[in-house]
Amino acid sequence: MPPTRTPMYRRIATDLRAKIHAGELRPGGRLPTEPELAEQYGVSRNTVRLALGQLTNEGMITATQGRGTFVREHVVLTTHASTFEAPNRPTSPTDAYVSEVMKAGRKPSQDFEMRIVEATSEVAERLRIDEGDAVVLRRCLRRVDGEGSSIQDTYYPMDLAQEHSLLMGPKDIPQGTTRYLADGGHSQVGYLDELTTRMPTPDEARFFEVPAGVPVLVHVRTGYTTTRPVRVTVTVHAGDRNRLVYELDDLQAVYDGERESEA
Amino acid sequence: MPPTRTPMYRRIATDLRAKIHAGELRPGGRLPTEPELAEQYGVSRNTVRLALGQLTNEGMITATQGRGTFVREHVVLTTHASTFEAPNRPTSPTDAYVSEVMKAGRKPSQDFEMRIVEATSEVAERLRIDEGDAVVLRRCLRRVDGEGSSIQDTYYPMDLAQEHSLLMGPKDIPQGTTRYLADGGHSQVGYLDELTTRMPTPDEARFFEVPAGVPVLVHVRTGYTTTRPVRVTVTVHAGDRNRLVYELDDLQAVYDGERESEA
DNA sequence: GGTGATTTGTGCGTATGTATT
DNA sequence: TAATACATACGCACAAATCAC
Repeated sequence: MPPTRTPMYRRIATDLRAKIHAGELRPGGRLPTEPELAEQYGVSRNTVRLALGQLTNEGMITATQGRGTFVREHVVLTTHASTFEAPNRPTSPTDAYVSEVMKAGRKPSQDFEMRIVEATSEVAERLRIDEGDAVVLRRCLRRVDGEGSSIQDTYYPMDLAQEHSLLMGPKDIPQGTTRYLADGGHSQVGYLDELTTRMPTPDEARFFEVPAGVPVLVHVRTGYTTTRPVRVTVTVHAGDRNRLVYELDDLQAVYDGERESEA
Repeated sequence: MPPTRTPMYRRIATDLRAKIHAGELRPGGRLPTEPELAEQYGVSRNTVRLALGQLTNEGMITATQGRGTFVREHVVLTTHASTFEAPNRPTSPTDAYVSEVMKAGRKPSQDFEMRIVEATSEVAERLRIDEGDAVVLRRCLRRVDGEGSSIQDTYYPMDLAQEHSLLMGPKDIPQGTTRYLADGGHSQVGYLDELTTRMPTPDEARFFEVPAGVPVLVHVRTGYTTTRPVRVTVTVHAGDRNRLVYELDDLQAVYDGERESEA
């Protein structure tokens, strides 16, 4: 451990980080200007910028040209991943999303788009088709209070989409795609969720309007009927604005427990 | 949109990013040196460093003093979140983790630690106790092939821990804590998982040995008996080395479907 | 509505330290 | 040891966005 031989810009970053955690600099509050910090710490403006860059990359602060540098504050939107598609509910994931957001007192909005594309290896593997095969892509861009919140891409095998013509349209399906497919004989009885995280691509960063230092949460859901995968949904969430929740119970045990406590 | 007025360092970043995606620069491969890039693009070395900094923050490249700058390559380790604690399985999460890693042909190792700490508001809310109340913290640092992979902190309410003395020891519990608690009359029948992502703290970055630009996946699991929450587990995964998987079925529908296909 | 001051963004040059080869 | 390569740090200048007057 090098106690004395720590670079200045890191010491400054550590100091500012501590001040933020201690509440000396409050969320939404403004930091001293770069020249001010430079003088306070007795370093050049460049060195201050290195320190601020560290904190920016940690998602702790955000700087705006002409305004200043501020401590980030973020409100999180919760998504209930395990109840979204309860088989017996008539609500679509879309509606579930909208109501979820409104329940939080925020204003949701979404754009739809439909395209036919070639399956990437990721999609092909999960749908058990060949890479390059045509698939129907339904994209949904979701915003909360005007800010980009998530990008959802759902891929359907071509044969399924042709059977279910609404999938081929660039519009929302009122009763929800899961229900729509179920009514057509392709009832989704299970799914596999894969969760990873990474930094946003430049495109994603633009949509989410995140300055840097905010990762994305990638949620890949593969939906199955009893015989085959019927869709792959890739949802990219702006990391600091979203929380994904799974609620899982051993229903039998819960029931037994309730019976016991009644007795 | 400013097509021509894009800063040089971003254009360079975009160019290098494209070359990496196109396979012109392969994972593990080395980029030209900073002075070389500076000459190629006709800019100063400082500007090249700004561009490389962008890619570093996106987790695409990593630079090492004296060696050079390389395209990152990462292998992912999959964790099956929904099967880890299937009520009827005798395996502990720990053992499940170890076997999972070994199945992937890698070498797992873990360190245990036990402390009594004051509950933070996050932990207190989930355990339905007061902030500052004493809780037992069992920490497990997990490594794969020597590299930090995840940090797992499990918090137990004090009364529960006193009833179950093994929890108070700094050692692994062979049959698994879930089973151990169940045997003592506190059978976990359900859990709530919360998933978010953020950039690592400096401490986490040191443990994971990630150079920067790699986010962490935060997994908070609150386990319940039929009457109360019995534990909160916070697992922090190195983002680019881990994938979390949930497998969920409507068992009744699956059974019905199988019966149909038999008929 | 406009002007100037403030503040961050972009980019240059230079020098020296430190780890690797 | 020497050369190479990235890390840290200084200085300067001007651009662009914002804000107060």
